[in-house]
Amino acid sequence: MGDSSLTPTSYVVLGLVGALGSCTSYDMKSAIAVSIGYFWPFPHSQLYAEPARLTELGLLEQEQETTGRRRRTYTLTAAGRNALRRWLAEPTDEPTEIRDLAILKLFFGAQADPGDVKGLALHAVDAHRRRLAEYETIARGLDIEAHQRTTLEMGLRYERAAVAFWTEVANSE
Amino acid sequence: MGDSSLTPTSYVVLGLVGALGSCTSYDMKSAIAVSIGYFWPFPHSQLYAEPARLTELGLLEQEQETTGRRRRTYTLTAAGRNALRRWLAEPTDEPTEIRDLAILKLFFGAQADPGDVKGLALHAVDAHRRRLAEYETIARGLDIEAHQRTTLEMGLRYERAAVAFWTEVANSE
DNA sequence: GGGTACATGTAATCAGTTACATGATTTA
DNA sequence: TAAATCATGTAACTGATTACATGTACCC
Repeated sequence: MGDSSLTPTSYVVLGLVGALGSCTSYDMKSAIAVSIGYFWPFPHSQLYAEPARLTELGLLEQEQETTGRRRRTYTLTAAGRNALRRWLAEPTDEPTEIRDLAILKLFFGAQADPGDVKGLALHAVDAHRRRLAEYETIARGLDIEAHQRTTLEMGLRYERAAVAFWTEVANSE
Repeated sequence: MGDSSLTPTSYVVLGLVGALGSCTSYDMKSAIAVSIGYFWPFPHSQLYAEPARLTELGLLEQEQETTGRRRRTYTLTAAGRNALRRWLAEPTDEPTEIRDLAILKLFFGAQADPGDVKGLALHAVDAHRRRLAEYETIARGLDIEAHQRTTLEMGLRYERAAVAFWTEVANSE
């Protein structure tokens, strides 16, 4: 069982610190911005608050510069690495949440004015095409770790499916 | 522009009251449980709190039974219907969020113990198959409004893609 | 050396979640 | 009529968001 006082945010922080060896909050922010943050955004303020909490809990170790930016660098403790491992070992029953305002609006389409749903769909096609292009750019990079590349593959498939879906919706309205 | 004091929850409530003509919080809960709640869950407590707020704002009208369960029935006001229409008319730039703990764990797969990712994938295949079956059951229903059926279609596609994806992940681990 | 973007944080607020609690209806 | 479950809410907490604030490095 995962510790119930730890949220997904906690594990993302632990996972990033583990993956990067040691890092600052800003490093986490940068890493998230081009990877998992596309699926699940974490505002940077949490990436400052959460490591502090995890340090309290003994899962991270903190070292602060005494000069210049006085930035804090975090490392996993043994307890932190164990917590992460246990979490990774345990499959999840939490179903996927797909939070998409466009889908929400589509759902209530019967109450929209004529043409609104079509406009919504066209806009969505465009948005998903752009995101697909971003993913393809990232995928062209050579230095991506295998599992991260697999994650990205899921994103690519989702975006392709979304482009196809919204195109059909636009055509049928 | 949508009113910035209104959250997605607000619009779901407005949309449901509009779609159902008039309803109680429990009616909303029931409707969500078999539809949009699969993508974007709203805990029932919010479906009691939010209509109260919207009534304050003049977007809903409330009528309460004086006997029995004393339940509150809500109806859209003209202002409420307008707010909903304006929201529906405006396409969104908010990108889709796909919150999935399994994807998060996959992303950090390099730090997992051998076999963990495979276990995760097999579990996910199963979970997505089950959800796919639920969607197919709902889709068999004859009384679904067209846009709601389209929304469901997106769900079906997502689940099929997820089953395929996680099957491949399981096989490659 | 002044502007701009990068980097690092804090504070206040609030939506959302979890937990609690109880009344009403149905069914065995 | 007792148990179970359906239905309707409230309360407390807190993670997350938004907004604020400032320091540092780089570039023209």
